Amino acid sequence: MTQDVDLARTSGDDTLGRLAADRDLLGRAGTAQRVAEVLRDRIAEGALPPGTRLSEQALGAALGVSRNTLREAFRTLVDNRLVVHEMNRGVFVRMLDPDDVTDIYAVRRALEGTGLRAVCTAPPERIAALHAAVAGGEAAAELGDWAEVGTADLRFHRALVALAGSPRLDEYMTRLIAELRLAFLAMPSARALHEPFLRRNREIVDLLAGGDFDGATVVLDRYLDDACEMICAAMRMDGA
Amino acid sequence: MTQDVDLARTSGDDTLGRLAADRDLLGRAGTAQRVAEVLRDRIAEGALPPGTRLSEQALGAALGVSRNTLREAFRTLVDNRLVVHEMNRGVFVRMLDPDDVTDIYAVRRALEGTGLRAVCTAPPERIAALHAAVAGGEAAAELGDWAEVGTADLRFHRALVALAGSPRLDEYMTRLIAELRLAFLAMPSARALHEPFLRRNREIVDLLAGGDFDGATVVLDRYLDDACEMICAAMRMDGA
DNA sequence: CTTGTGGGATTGTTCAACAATAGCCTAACC
DNA sequence: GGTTAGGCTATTGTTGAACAATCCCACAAG
Repeated sequence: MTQDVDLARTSGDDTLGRLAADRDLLGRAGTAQRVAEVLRDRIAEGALPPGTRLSEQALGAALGVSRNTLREAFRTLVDNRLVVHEMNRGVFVRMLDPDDVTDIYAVRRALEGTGLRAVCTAPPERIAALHAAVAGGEAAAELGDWAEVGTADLRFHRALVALAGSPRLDEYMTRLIAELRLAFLAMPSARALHEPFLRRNREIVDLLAGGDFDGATVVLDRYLDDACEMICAAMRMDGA
Repeated sequence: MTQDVDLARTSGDDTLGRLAADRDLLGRAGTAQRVAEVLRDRIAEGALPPGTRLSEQALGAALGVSRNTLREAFRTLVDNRLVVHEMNRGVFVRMLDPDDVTDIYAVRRALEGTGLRAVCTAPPERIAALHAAVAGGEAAAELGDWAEVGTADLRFHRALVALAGSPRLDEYMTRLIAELRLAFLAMPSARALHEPFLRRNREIVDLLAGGDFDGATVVLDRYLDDACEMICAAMRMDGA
């Protein structure tokens, strides 16, 4: 039935490479890592709001894992800054203050600015991803799907960083966005949060397409300043 | 004997703030965290060279901690990219390849460039730290203490990033340097690694003092390009 | 209103156990 | 000869229970 061929030699296509990429998607992850991912998702979607105490006993029972495994998962979440660990008190979903948000946006300026400066050396498919993200956001806005507008916005800015072609910068950005979601949760509506910035993203890609890098940088910096200020204002409102 | 005053109200000086800063220095760390720090140090100094397998039983016995605690420490080291975890095989001290080094230096360009651009808004004591690090490196070179030249060099570049005033960028840089030490271990001599760059650091601070930011950026980029190429060349030599 | 003082719950850490897996060795086989 | 199959051993993955240390809270005393 099956042909007796040597897979490693005959693959003119990149079958092996693609298989290897799938490896980590399936089973290949330990329990602790999967628990960390579940908690990451639940925190991001607001099911575990900032300030929530993550009881080892309760969570362990709910997820069906032992306390030791759970504690391993906590370690990675602490390193991701999604939870804080207070000695002999437990771990809590992180609560961001305006200083945190300000610093996060300072890092975004550094990361996204680096991507922007690398646009002239970036491969065309990365530029295309930029345009696709903006178009996706506009289409979602047309439909009134403001949650999708938000993810498209973040996809755009992640694609901006990806222009630099650095795996580590990409990971910084991914983690930064996960952290930023903690602040988004404090915002009243997804529409008010993302709609004002649709136009800015369009402006940036258009300026880039026209070769006006300095203009794009100015718009990007204004975007980040305004977004930061908007979130900080909402946080001060909410806290008082 | 003691005056009966309310500490919280009467502190014209910032006694409370300084006390709070001391809190984390004292005992306030769990076993796992301390174990992670010990392993970090041993890896940085080369006592646990890249590729070394970190046996849970052997390390646990040596450090006098249980396997569970050790595994918690491993998680943070994995997140710091100092070790790699292979499922059902164990954790190994990370081995960097030239691609890793290239990416690390790409991130350094982004981080240190960000600091450099922020020099005009940085407080004077941060500028002073810059000059102090360069002077310290030159003094150590005078004495032939090449290890100290190396730490002064890293102190200078960390101070460069600190100009941006961002805690997160500072932490990125700290972790990046810890990772970079894995590559330094492959270099034959500390002198060959650091001596050529003493002059560049001096150039950078002098150009900055003169207000020539673009010139400083050029020298910095050349520094990073050359250092990266030097290390990659040594790695290719060593690997073959 | 502040200062002890229990009691109860939770975390910090260890230990022992078992299942699952990787690595190695041997033997059989074409 | 080289390759494949099977089995053994050491190590990791994960769990459960145990105990000490610590924090929180309620309550009493000054």
